[in-house]
Order: sequence, then structure tokens, then C-alpha cells
Amino acid sequence: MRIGDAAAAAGTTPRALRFYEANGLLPPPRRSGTGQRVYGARDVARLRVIRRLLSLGLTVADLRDCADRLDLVESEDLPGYGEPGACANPGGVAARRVATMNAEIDRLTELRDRLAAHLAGPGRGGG
Amino acid sequence: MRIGDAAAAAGTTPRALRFYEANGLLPPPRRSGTGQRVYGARDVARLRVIRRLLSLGLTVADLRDCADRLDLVESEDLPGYGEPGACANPGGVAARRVATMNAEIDRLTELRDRLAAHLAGPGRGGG
DNA sequence: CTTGCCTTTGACGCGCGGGTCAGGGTCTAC
DNA sequence: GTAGACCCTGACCCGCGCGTCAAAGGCAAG
Repeated sequence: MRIGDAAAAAGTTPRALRFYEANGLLPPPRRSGTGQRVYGARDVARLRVIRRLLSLGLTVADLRDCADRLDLVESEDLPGYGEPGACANPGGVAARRVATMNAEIDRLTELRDRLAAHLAGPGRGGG
Repeated sequence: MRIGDAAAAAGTTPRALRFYEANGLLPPPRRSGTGQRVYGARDVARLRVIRRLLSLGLTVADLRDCADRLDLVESEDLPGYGEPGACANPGGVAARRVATMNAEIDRLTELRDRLAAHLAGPGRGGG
């Protein structure tokens, strides 16, 4: 299975696969005699995990931090899969990401409130 | 008054002033015989308005969209200052920015909720 | 004049998740 | 053998708000 097929099977693009590989989310696959990347079903399963976690707001850096543990959840048949924290919380990266997102939400909310207050009357309320 | 003094008076840097000028937030100032930018008190007042609106979450593009109306509020002594919408809402840019920020807050909140749910148990709730 | 800070323009860096282009080589069907 | 789709690496591009570096010239004080 070449890169285009693997990408399509995981719902993404060849460019993304090379990007994940360059950033340590995907292990370098074996190559054909002419240098083309060759993937297997396990790679596709891992890719799907990566895509899901990215879509949940984890960053590439987050996933790189626990890339070794992504192996443990690359098959949905593994006994550990589905347990709390087994997938999204290897090493606490997901919990830290939730905290980061909360901080960002708070910051944005405060900014929005102040801007809205300014809209209502800039010179009177606060400043 | 040269660029460094104007920048210091407004609590920012020469680099920022050139950036604002290049992006249409500040009108091109007059130049000394040798090409150096020369600013006046009005420029500093306008700079302060720009800095305040940026700190409230408006973007450079927002301010460029109403750069002409920034003139109207560059002095706090002007009668219009302090009226609702006079400063932060020229043309509705601030209102649109609030809407954008709300959308961003909603998006982040939903992402965070889903990631938190994933943390609690990825394969069970809604997988 | 020299010293030393200030100014000028131009260009790159950053953090993120890839998209897109450029100029090749490879594979497959006919 | 040839057309067309695919793959390779390397490099630039996006938005944002400047920071930082580079080379060169200006300005005030001694």
C-alpha cells in the first residue's frame, strides 16, 4: 500500500502523512526498492488514531510527546482500548491540553466582555 | 518628535509604528530633510487609541477598515468621545469582532468538552 | 572628528497544520 | 514505447503582530 492509498484510507492526504512522519507521529515506513513509502493496515489504524486526536484539539507536539504510547492503542482490539485515559491521556498530555484550552477560553471570554463593554460606552464604565 | 519618542510616549516600539503605517493604521507622517519620520501629539493620541483597541482584541485588519474614523476619536477632548459606539464601533467592526470571538469561544468550548469526554472514556460514550 | 545612540529600508523568524508548486523519477495500462 | 497518474524531496505560502538582524546613514555631545 503506497502513500496515496494509506492517506485515503485514513481520510487525509499524502502531504499530511509525510508531515506526521517528519514530526515523529508516524514511524518511518519501509521503502520499496525505488524509495517509495510502503504502509500496512497497522499504519492506517494508527493514522486514524492520530486524526481523531488532532480533531479533538490535541496538537502535533502533544502527540509527539506520547508517540510511543500511540502504538498501544493503534488497534481497537487491544484490551486496553476504551479504558479511561488509555488513548487520549498517555502521560497526561490530554489533561494538560484541556487546561490549556480552558485558559484560552477564559482569556477570549474576558477580552470579549471588555470589548462588548467598550461597545456599550467606552469612556464611562471602566476606562 | 522622532519615532522612538513617539513610540515610548504611546507605550510601544518604533517597529510597531512602522508596522501600523505600513498597514494603514497610521497616516504616513511628514519627514525631516533627511527622511526621518516626524510625529506630533495628535499622532501619539491616535497611537494610544490604536493600542487600546488592539488590546481589546480588535485586529489590525479591523482597524484598517475604520482607519479614517479613528481620526474622529484621537482626542479625548472631542465631544463625541465616550458616546456608545463612537470609538470601538465605527462601521460595526467591533460588533463583528465580538461575534467572531463568540464563535471562537463556542468552537473551543465544544472541542474542550469532547476532549474531556474522551478523557473520561473514549470507546464508550459516543465513539 | 569621534563616539554612540537613533533612524532608515528590507527581509526573515515565530507557532500551527499542513497546501501548493517545482522538477524530477516510478508505476501501470495500453 | 508512451500517456497519465502517482511518488520523491525541497521549499515557499497562509494569518497575526510584531521582534530581530543587517547594512547604511543621521544627530547631538565632547
